Amino acid sequence: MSVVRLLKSYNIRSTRQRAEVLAGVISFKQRHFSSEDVLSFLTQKKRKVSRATTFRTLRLFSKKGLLRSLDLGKGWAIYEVAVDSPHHDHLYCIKCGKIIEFEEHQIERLQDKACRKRNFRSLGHTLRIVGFCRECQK
Amino acid sequence: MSVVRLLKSYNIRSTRQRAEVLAGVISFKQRHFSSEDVLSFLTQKKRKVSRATTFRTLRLFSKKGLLRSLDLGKGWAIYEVAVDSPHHDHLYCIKCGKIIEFEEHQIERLQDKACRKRNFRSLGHTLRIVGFCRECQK
DNA sequence: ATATTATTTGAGACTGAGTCTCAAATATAC
DNA sequence: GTATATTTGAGACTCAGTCTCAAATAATAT
Ligand SMILES: [Mn+2]
Ligand SMILES: [Mn+2]
Ligand SMILES: [Zn+2]
Ligand SMILES: [Zn+2]
Repeated sequence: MSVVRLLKSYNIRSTRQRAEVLAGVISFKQRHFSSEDVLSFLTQKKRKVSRATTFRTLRLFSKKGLLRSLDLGKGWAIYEVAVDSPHHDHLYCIKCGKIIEFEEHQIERLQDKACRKRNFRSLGHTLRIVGFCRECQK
Repeated sequence: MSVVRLLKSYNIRSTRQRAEVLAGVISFKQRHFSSEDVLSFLTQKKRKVSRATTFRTLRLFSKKGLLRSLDLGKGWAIYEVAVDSPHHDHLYCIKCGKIIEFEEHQIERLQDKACRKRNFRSLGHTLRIVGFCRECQK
């Protein structure tokens, strides 16, 4: 699907800048990226999108469900494309920075149960496990 | 135990400022507090501890295991006293700000299992569930 | 197509939690 | 006590992210 149509299907008005940002993040090799990654990519590719608009756009895309904003404890937001990507959790290697996605249905089920037990209505959750990946333990 | 002895038992050199900060956070009614909460408390109580030292001290206490630093997605750190308080996770009500602590052995076990399966050596994890508490659903 | 109206953009100032610097003060070791 | 090592405070600084507001662009009406 073209980025313009993708934007429209998410109820986002299409502009040149938004299309540039979306095309950029879709073309990324790295699944997880920061605002600065997007900015420097656009600069390098000579796609003129201002700093303010880039941040605004990432925020808008996250609100509309095109992106997902993660907090990996780096002190700034990390994004991932949420299109065709269901919820999952993350392992974060503090040595090499690798991010491993995982999903465990049982954990999700027990979380729901924990909420029910406490009369808490969950809107979402974040589970982040930090440590050393396979390679970084050697 | 006196705050001075508590500091020493955690291998932290005792100074007037550190004792003030520790006495402050122990006396807090609210279990979870921000750096600014500590600063304004000290100011109000006429305990002179500079901004730099307050931040430094909260960081030091967290490193030494006296406090625990949480990320509840507010954009700044939230602390809790870690003395006599084992690891647990948090439910965070986005309406009233209430923080509910919980622990589910089964979830912890499954997390360990998920790490083992992926050859990941965990150093710790953060599980935060956001939503509405019992009162805020009405 | 043109005019009208609503939304978006860019430059750069601003915010605010947290850090850094470095000389002075204080704690510890001798 | 003196010497040495650590800590403190004032305030400058950092940096991801936000805000302002006039100009530009997009959507809508005619
Ligand atoms: Mn992911
Ligand atoms: Mn807690
Ligand atoms: Zn690694
Ligand atoms: Zn509530």
